[in-house]
Amino acid sequence: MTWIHTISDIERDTGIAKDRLRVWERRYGFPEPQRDDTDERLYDDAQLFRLRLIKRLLDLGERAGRVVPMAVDELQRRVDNAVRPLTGRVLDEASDALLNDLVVMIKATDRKALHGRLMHLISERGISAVIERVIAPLGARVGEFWLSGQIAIYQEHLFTAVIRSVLIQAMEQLPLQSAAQPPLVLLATLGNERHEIGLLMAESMFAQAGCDRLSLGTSMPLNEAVAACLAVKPDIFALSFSGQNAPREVLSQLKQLRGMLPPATEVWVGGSAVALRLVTDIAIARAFTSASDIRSAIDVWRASH
Amino acid sequence: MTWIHTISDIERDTGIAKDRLRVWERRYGFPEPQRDDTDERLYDDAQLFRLRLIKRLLDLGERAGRVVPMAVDELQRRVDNAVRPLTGRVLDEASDALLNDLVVMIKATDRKALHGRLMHLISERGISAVIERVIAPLGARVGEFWLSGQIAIYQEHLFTAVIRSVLIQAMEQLPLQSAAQPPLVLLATLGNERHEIGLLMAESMFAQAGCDRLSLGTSMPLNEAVAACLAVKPDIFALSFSGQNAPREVLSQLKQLRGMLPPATEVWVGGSAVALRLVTDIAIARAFTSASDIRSAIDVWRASH
DNA sequence: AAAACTATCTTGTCTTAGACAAATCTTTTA
DNA sequence: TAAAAGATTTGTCTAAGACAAGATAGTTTT
Repeated sequence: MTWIHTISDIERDTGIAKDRLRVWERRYGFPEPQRDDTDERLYDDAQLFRLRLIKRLLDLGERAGRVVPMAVDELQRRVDNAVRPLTGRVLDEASDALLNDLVVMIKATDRKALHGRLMHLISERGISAVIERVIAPLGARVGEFWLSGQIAIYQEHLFTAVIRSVLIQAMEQLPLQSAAQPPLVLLATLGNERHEIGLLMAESMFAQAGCDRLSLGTSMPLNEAVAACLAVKPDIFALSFSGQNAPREVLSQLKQLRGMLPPATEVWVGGSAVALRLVTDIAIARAFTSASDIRSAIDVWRASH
Repeated sequence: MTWIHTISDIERDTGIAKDRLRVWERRYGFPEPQRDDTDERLYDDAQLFRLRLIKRLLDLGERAGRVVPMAVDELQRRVDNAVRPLTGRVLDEASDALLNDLVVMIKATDRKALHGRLMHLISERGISAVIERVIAPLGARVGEFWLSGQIAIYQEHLFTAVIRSVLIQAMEQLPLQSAAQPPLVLLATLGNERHEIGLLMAESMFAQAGCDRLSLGTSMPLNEAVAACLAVKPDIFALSFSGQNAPREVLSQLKQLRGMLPPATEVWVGGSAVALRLVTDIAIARAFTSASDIRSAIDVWRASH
């Protein structure tokens, strides 16, 4: 089935504003949608797909004039090149087979099997090992499958729902005495970052390290995040970014944030390596590319307080 | 401190699209913002506040031509009148005092006290009584205080974070054997409904009734919600709406939903009474205005399956 | 009276093309 | 090599007009 989309649909699905779509059409000749009987734009699936690729490359720092007129296969090639070095970490055969199993469950929307398998893995290997070697790479695969259209949005939502449930349950099962020690960690995602899984993984790691924690949830406006942080006065403000964020945007937000927070509050960020490559200045924020680093960083923090 | 806002700020803060703001200015003479040196609109705080009131009345079903030109105090009066009969249920003195206590904690951003007090109440009175007599009315008060500017957005976020943590903890503490029985309930909020508390309260009630449940989280696009529902095949699809939704919009979404789901899947909706007044047709959805009704409805469901 | 149909009005969103500032890239100068 | 200056790119704002879907009011029928 092929669908037809209005300019509002495209704005919602790609995050590209209507004005921007019109000006691209005027300047670069793409997208050039059909018109209905009252001259309103009607986009097709191919245009939507191409616009998704374009948006992805723009978020990675390319410029509109370069990528908007580009052919689909060229766009696809560039996206693959940009993503490969991040997703394609070398995995042993067993891990790879496990991930494939889990992806099959997601595609079959078999939430019970997924939930059961993950809980079993956690009881076997511990929460932090499962986060690092299973849930995080699984999340990356799901993200890629979603981009390439092999997984529907609702399947990603279900995946998120299952992971949320698994991690919350696992956190509650941790030894009780470890639930309220310093440092106090405030967690959030900024802007229109809706990816909850990264946040939950981070929260789980802090929980396992016995930290007192409070999650503000996803999509906090920057101003509000700062206000909340000033009110709660946490020792650490932990932020999660997914690969969908434009690296420049991330860096700019972090700089603003750092300027508005008291120096005593440390800013820790985790998530997709794409966005975090730019965060090289320790004075702005401490970047984590691996979940297990959080554990040792907490130990260091405790030793120095 | 008084602030100045661009048209984009206003769009973000009120949810009124730029085009709509411009056409109101053209047609009704409000808002008539200052201009900067390049003729771009600059709105002030008073205009923002008035626009918030206008948006609220529009969501309640008023028409733009009537309310946009209205003076602030008139707008305020109408909003109060519309909201009073819903919030102002008669409360005994003790309950009122308790709520006041809790509101004070929120205003002081004393999350520990709030968390502790609520957990204590739950262990004393049980989860469903606390939801119905404390958390639900507290949520309504917080919403009203937010509208009138007495509570900042970040305080509302913190409130949500605390409630989330409390309810999840309370759910985990329920007897284990009651965690996986039919009916299977799928939960979500539709559209851009971001209010998580209603969803959590509903989930808690289902949890307490021993239902197998899966929450998709907030802000599911209608199409995706339907797709998820067809994949999971729940017995009940439970939706939560806050008072911020336009009643007409709610009804229209429910009708669409009902048409796309198999008849075997029941649709249950809960939340602000404003939105649910319109849902009188049982064939479309079963509306809940009180949390405790869920419990007995589940009993009825079980008896008939 | 209640229900059904029609006509008028309301209102949000789309359209056009032009303008400009902030950000980024390129070149020149110190 | 680094900083300053200049050129380009690019997103977002502006205007007024058009139109369709929705809401209201008026008319006719049951």
